[in-house]
Amino acid sequence: MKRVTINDVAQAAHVSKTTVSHYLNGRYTAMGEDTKKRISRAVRDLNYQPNVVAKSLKDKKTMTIGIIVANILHSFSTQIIRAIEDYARRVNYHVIVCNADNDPHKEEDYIRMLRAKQVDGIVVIPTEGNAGLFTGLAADGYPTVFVDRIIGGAPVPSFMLDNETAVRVAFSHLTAKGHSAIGFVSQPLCGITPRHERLDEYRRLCGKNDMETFEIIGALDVMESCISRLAGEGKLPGALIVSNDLALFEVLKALKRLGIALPDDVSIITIDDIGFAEFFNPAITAVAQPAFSIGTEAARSLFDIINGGEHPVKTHRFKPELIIRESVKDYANE
Amino acid sequence: MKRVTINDVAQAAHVSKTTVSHYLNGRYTAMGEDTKKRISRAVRDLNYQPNVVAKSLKDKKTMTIGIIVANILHSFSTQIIRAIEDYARRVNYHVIVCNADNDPHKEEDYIRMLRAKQVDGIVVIPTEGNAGLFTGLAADGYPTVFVDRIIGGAPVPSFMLDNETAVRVAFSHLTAKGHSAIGFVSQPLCGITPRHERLDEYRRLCGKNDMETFEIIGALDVMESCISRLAGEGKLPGALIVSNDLALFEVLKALKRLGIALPDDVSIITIDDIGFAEFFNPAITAVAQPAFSIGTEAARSLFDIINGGEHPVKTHRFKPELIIRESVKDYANE
DNA sequence: CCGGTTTACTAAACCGGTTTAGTAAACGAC
DNA sequence: GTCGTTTACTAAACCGGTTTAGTAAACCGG
Repeated sequence: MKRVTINDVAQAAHVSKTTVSHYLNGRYTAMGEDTKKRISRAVRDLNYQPNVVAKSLKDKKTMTIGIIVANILHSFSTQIIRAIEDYARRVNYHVIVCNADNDPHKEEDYIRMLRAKQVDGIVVIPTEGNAGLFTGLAADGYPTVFVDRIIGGAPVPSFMLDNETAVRVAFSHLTAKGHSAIGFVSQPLCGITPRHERLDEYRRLCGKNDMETFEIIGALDVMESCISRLAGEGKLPGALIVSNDLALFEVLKALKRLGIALPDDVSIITIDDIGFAEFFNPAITAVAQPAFSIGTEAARSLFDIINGGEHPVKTHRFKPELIIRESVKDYANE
Repeated sequence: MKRVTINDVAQAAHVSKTTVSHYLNGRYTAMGEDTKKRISRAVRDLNYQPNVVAKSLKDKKTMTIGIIVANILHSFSTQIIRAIEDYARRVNYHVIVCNADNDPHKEEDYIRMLRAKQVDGIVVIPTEGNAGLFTGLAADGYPTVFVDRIIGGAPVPSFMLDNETAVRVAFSHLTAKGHSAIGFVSQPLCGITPRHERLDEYRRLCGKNDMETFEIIGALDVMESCISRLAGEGKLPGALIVSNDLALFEVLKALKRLGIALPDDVSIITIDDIGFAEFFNPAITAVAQPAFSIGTEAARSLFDIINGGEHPVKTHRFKPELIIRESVKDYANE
């Protein structure tokens, strides 16, 4: 796999590598027809491909960005990545994808390596543990944007769902359908923004409506047994707001195993729509977040910053959309 | 964002950059204690991070690989990427992810750019259209492995499901349960290996068992209406082998819309297990492919090649696993 | 035909590391 | 005290591009 360099081309075309470089970059001012032809021939004959690494070194620009997600297996992350990769492609960039698994050490390691590789910018779904690291990135003026989360104190623009509205929409839908006992299912908060915001708004709404809160909060691997226990005690509320798709999986598993009928025994509304919701039996009513738009806007903002644009450090909120399907029983019009 | 270079460190420590380089690379033979301390101090004080691009240029090694999938939104691709990224991380590599959307031009473009960026190797879910390109890669000795598909004539190792066995397992399961009318649902073949292999084996089995073939083959956006039409004419066979998850989505949508009961009216078995199959109503019987193992082995092989190992150009087949759930009606033990 | 401009091209520096080849000083053996 | 070796370090080349600062030759007006 011998590599052809600009020197080889220069030699073959009997010109200096300066001239070849000029030719390749379209600086034709003052170049003889014959010279052009000879270079063009040499390039073709040798099948020359410029070495981008060398160019990057000189330019201090790699045309590559990094994206750090918790886990690419989550559909939200996948959509964000796809949106960003699409945008990147349009502006001739490549995307390095990293899975930090919500582990601050892995995350820090990735960020250090990405910077060492001189990527031009980073989009990250950040973990709380690295607040200092992110503040440092911002202080260095390293182009960075957050998605889905905010890290206290780190002055980095963030792109995320309007979680309060999402919960409010879900809650209103349930009350409109005559539900008065509404539970909330979530993974442990762990300093993760959307989990906090969603739970907080749920609590606020319960308080405002003089309703008891009913929180089912646990790791994915205990959620199923947790729900089973509650159901056994007859303590499951008539409606559940499920905070995300992963939690929904566990809830559906538990209900199926327990033979609890949906929506007759319990109604469900989920935040974060998921592919199969549409043809599930019953179809799952959801408050969808525009993951693709979030990713696209995050990318747009990152590239603006990379290209020298000044960007206000603000949190960009995206409106959710209620998709009414079949998993919420209507007690209001009975 | 001013970058600190090895020269800055050298100056601060009052040594040459050669010495700093030696120090950073652990070549301590012949280095005074005091010198070491001064360099170590300077590195810390200046918060020096080596520039990997410069190192890559010299080393002719970027510690980066590329992975080209059709579409990261497909769960198979996602799993492959995750497996490869995990492996890459362990050997200190990064992964550039590209979505070629089954478009040979996009694919070619990505491959050209990845090579220009000097990535050390590529794993790709290839499209038929670029057979020549891949043969060229192989001829250049560029480390490349395929996943999920084979391209005729390109001498590149490939890692994929044993599709024949997968279909045979599905077919046997259905016949064992007393099914005699078995249909096959697939997207158009388009030269895509697994689609071909699965359909071919289905046809072979029908022939061998003196059964009529019943092929429902169409693009995703017409599949639903296609199934509706057949159902309207009463021509839907009692059992369906669905060739992949995306097709399954469409089938389930159609059945739901038509009110066709699963598994009483029609039985379903799908190739390629999908997350929600377990708690779907009814739970979907599936022939699962070990996507994660496929990705891991592909990565292992690629890095072997990168590290100079000679690798036979062979197709590595992975065994499927039958997961019996509830979507196949048992007529045999009635 | 002289001086200035334009045309066509190139030598060398530069990006930030690694590596080769070498040097100066100290040390040790005879 | 001299020669060989070891110790501690460095100048310069190199990787493959881009860019700066030129130069030589042709051209051109007066």
